Formats: sequence, structure tokens, C-alpha cells
Amino acid sequence: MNAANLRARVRAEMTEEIKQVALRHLATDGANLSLRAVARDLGMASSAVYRYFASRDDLLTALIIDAYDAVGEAAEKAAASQADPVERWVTITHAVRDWAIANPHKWALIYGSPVPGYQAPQDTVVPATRVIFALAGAVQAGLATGRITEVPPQPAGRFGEEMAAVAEQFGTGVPPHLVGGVMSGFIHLCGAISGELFGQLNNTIDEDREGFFEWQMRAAAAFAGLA
Amino acid sequence: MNAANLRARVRAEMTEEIKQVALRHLATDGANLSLRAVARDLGMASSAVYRYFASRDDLLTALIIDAYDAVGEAAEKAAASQADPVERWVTITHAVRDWAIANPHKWALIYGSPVPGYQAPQDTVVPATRVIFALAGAVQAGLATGRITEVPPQPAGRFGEEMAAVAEQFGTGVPPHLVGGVMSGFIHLCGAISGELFGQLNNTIDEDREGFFEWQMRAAAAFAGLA
DNA sequence: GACATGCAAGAGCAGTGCTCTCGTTGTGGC
DNA sequence: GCCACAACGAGAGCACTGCTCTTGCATGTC
Repeated sequence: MNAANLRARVRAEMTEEIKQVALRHLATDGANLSLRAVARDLGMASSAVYRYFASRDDLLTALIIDAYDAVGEAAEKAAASQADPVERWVTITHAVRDWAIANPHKWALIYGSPVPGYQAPQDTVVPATRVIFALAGAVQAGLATGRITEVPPQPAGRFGEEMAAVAEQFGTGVPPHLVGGVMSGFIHLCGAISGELFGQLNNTIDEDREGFFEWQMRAAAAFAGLA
Repeated sequence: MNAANLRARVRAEMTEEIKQVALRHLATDGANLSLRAVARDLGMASSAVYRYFASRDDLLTALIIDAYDAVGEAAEKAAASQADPVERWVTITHAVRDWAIANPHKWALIYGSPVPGYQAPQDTVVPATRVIFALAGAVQAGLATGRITEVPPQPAGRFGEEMAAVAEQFGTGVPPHLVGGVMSGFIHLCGAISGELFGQLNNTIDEDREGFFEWQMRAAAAFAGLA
């Protein structure tokens, strides 16, 4: 609790406050975040914000990392709540979807089209994998409890080798072809949520989107071996 | 060839030219399209552009409709080139992916996060369905030639009813549960392409993305009955 | 020739990201 | 206890944006 720590804490609080206001703006005004508007809401000059974030992109990056962590945490929490592997998979996907529906602007931030001129820095790599790992954990549990019987078609050629490398990198003991199933399920999950949030389902599936979602996610689970 | 027609033709040409330059800007500068920059490129005042498009959003809408039509045409052309139902499905998905990779900014325009404050008008509804109909055509062909043997799990409850309504609306004679498979495949397709273009595959699948894509799309075809 | 229409240019408004400079204020080392 | 220094906030300013309004010009019609 020395002075340096105090100053750092005040700075951290200010940084957090800027992010919160920015999130509020993102939620109401859409993706074109105005730094000046954020500064106005905080009763400070726009130039003062630059003491905390070097640029608008820097602020966005901070928000993106937070969002990855939030959705990853939601997925992990859901995973911990279910013992049965199949239901764990389904619960994880529902948790991600619920989070996305509650925070559509944050979802767009991380899984929508990249912000113009914005290039995701290396900081975002690790938090981005938490959902995938949660899904892989369900498959791992399925393997451990002997629930996995059928297997998806073996990936062939270079792609098969790449899956083997990813399986190695994962280090979860999940065999390559199931890693492919996990990745495919993750992609399907992202597509289902983005399709729902970005309007691709409009005028086609308007009533029971949750039913459609779960139907797809159970199919994705089956493709990853979890039948 | 009276004067009015001539004027209309000149106007149409000018409109087309603005769209082309706007697309070029979209491709190089990303999604934040600057109307003034487009006007500069055309050697005209920014205010003159407003004679052709009421607003920047109007210009974007025109580009979105064009993009829907272009990707739809690519899908239909691919569909026509393949008689075998399964290969037709795969060929369609590859055609859509190829188009998206060749026109990533256009893909982001229609399947990425919605432009801030932009609400898709009713004009975009019909062209948006062309890819789905192409996929449904492959399933229809599979039904006609007796290629469809296994069926996906029946959609239950409200979602099942909704699928029945959509099947009716499609009018292609494809039964409800297979319509669900088509929709799921379309969603998976969108997710796979967006995941690839928007960077979700980075640091995981970097080599044989085409192999991963086709592996997924064959699984999606199987889920829609095309095994 | 008078009139009307379509078009383009220019000025102008309110907003943006970002930089620079200038005071102030709080902090750490002596 | 004092002083140098770093952190900070405010304000002005630059170049840019979407969009509006007015003006001038060219063309077609009566």
C-alpha cells in the first residue's frame, strides 16, 4: 500500500472506468466507438484519454481481450457444471450463446468482421482459445468415460497431419480426428451464433432459434464423437 | 433513344462507376468507406455523389445487394456444373468459399457484423436466399435420385413446426427435417468461411484450410442426408 | 425566347482521431 | 522540508468525415 501502488491503483481504476463507458457506448451506438464521446461522458478532455490508451485501436484491443476472457469464463463455468460429456458439450454451447445474446456488441467485436485497419495483436491469442479448450474437455471426458464410440471420418492428407500437430499442441490426449471434430464444432458454434445475431436467420427461423441451435450443437457433438 | 432514356443511361453508368470505385476503396481501406474519398477518385465534389445515393448507407446497401447476387450466382453456377448430389453440395460450398476468399471485403459486408446503425432494408431479403436455395437444390436432387438414405434426427417441438413452415415456403418438395439440415449446413458454411477470413483459425489451422473446409462441408452434407 | 429540370461545385456545420503545448499536481530522492 | 520530475488534464489545432444548402450552369421542353 505504498505510494507507487496507490498511484498505480488509481490509474487502473481510471483505465477500467474508461473501458466501462466505452462498452456502454459500444452497446448503444454500435461498433463505431467515439473516443471523444467517451471522454465527454467522463467529463474529461478527449486528449486526456490518450494518457490511458495510446489510440482508439488500443482501447478496442483491451475490450477485445476482456470479451474473450468473459466468454471463455462463461464456457468454463458451464463446463464445470455438467459431468455427462454430451450434456457438458451442449451446456457449454448454450452458455456461449447466452453470453453472446446478452452481449451482442462484444460478440461482434471478437467474432464479427475485423475492425477496419485493426490487426489483432498477439495478446489476444491465448484468451481466444478458452472456448475451444472447454469443448475439447468435454470430448476428453467422453474418452475417459468410454462414451465415445463412433468416430468422424479420418481427416486425410496435409489436413490430417495438421490436426495431429494441433492435438499435440492441445496436450489433452484427444486424438487428431476428434480434435478436428472439436474445431468443426467450434466453427459451427460461431456460425450459429453469428448467423443468429447478424440477421442471417431473419425471415427464415424466427420462432424457435434456441431449438434450432441445440439441434445443431448436438449434431456437432455427435460429429466430435459425443453421441 | 429519346433524351430521357439517354439521361437515364448516363445516370446508370455514373451510379455503376461510383459503386465500382467504392468497392475498390472497400477492398483497400477496409469497411470504413469514405464517400469523400470516392468522390475525389472520381474527380467530383463530394456533394455530387449525393445526387446518386441519398446517403453513405444507401451506397452500402447497393453494394450489399450486388454482393448477395454475386455470391448467389457463383453458387448457382457451381450447382449447375455437377450432377451428383453430394458432389454438387461440395462444389457449391467450394464456390462460395472461393468467392469469399477472392472478395473478403464483400463477404464481410454481407456476413460480417452489421455496419453500425445500418439496418438491412427489405431489398436484401430475396438475393440473400440464393445460396440456401442452391444447397436445397442439391438435397432435392438427392431425393429425386434416391441418394438420400439416412436422415438427421427429427427436429422436435416448435422448431419442428417452424421447419415445416419453411419447407412449405421453400416449395422445393424437401421434407422439413432435411430443410433443417440444409439450414444447418448453410450456417456451418458461413461459420467456416467467416472463421477463416476473420482470423478464428489463425495459430490453429494454418496449412490445409481447404482440406478442413471440405471435411466439414462433407459432414454438413451428410447431416442434410447427402451421404 | 422563357421556363423547368438535372447536375455539379463550393461553402459550411458538426463531428471525428490524434498531436502538441501549456499549466498543475502529486511523488520520490535528497 | 525541499526540489526536480514525471504524470496528468485541458485546450487549441490539424486534417478528415457525412451531410446540407445555396448557387451557377447546361440541357431539354413549351
